[in-house]
Amino acid sequence: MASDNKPDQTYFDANSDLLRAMAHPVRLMIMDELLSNPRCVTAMHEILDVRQPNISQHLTILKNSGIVASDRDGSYRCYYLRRPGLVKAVLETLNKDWPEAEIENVRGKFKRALKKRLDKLGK
Amino acid sequence: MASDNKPDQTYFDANSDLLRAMAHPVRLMIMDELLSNPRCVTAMHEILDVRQPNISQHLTILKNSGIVASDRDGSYRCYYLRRPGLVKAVLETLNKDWPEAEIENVRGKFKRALKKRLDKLGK
DNA sequence: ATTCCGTATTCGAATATTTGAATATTCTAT
DNA sequence: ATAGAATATTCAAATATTCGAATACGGAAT
Repeated sequence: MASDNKPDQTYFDANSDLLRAMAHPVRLMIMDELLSNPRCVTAMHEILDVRQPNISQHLTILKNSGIVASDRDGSYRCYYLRRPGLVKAVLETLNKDWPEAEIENVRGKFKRALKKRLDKLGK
Repeated sequence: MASDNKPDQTYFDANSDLLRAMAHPVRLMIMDELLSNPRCVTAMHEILDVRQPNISQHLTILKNSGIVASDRDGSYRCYYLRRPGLVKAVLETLNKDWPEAEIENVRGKFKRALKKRLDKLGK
């Protein structure tokens, strides 16, 4: 057989590419946020307190690994998870190592930042 | 409150550290192998076809992130998963993206390498 | 004590990742 | 067409990762 070459290479390489794309604090925050709602870049920029170009850079990485995709929404670009099941499964597995309180704390911080953003937009 | 500082930093940083430790083809192979059996370094070196010092280097990374631990077994050092549940959950999630055949192919290759090793040891 | 076998560490070079700053691009509305 | 807002890209510097080669370490048997 000619094609018996390196089947595993593909398999483990692809999986490690996927994990590597997820393995960054900011990208984890992005995925965590997208798990509950699609979001535009500016919203993530403000909610997560990370500079806009950097958010875009991380989104590009997530996009290139097939984790997110985006649609235009007026003058915004709305990002969403392309494989929510996969992301949810991985994040929930990681969550098992943490007390509920810590996670709530994080989500709470994001929620407050979001509220602040919405208030600002409302005016 | 004084401790409201950066609770999330800890949370996302720790999770990204964990994912980063898993996000390498060789380390995925190691974890996949350890999921079925504890193994010593030389066995992994031969089964996975990776140089021994490199195996040790990757094992150190996995050890430092709390994913594996080891016990002495005669003159061997036997590594095993410290959080098999976590590893199993993550690897199985990744597996969902792949056809059964591909995975069997990989496992088959390892099994043949193991058999070769056992034969050699038997003589 | 020496030798051998299994394992770990160190070091350096190559490569990859991350980020800010500056700058483009692309809509939308005027 | 121009302005302004939202998003993307480029570049460079700092940092981190990876891996081979060489070497060191540790236990067991001679």
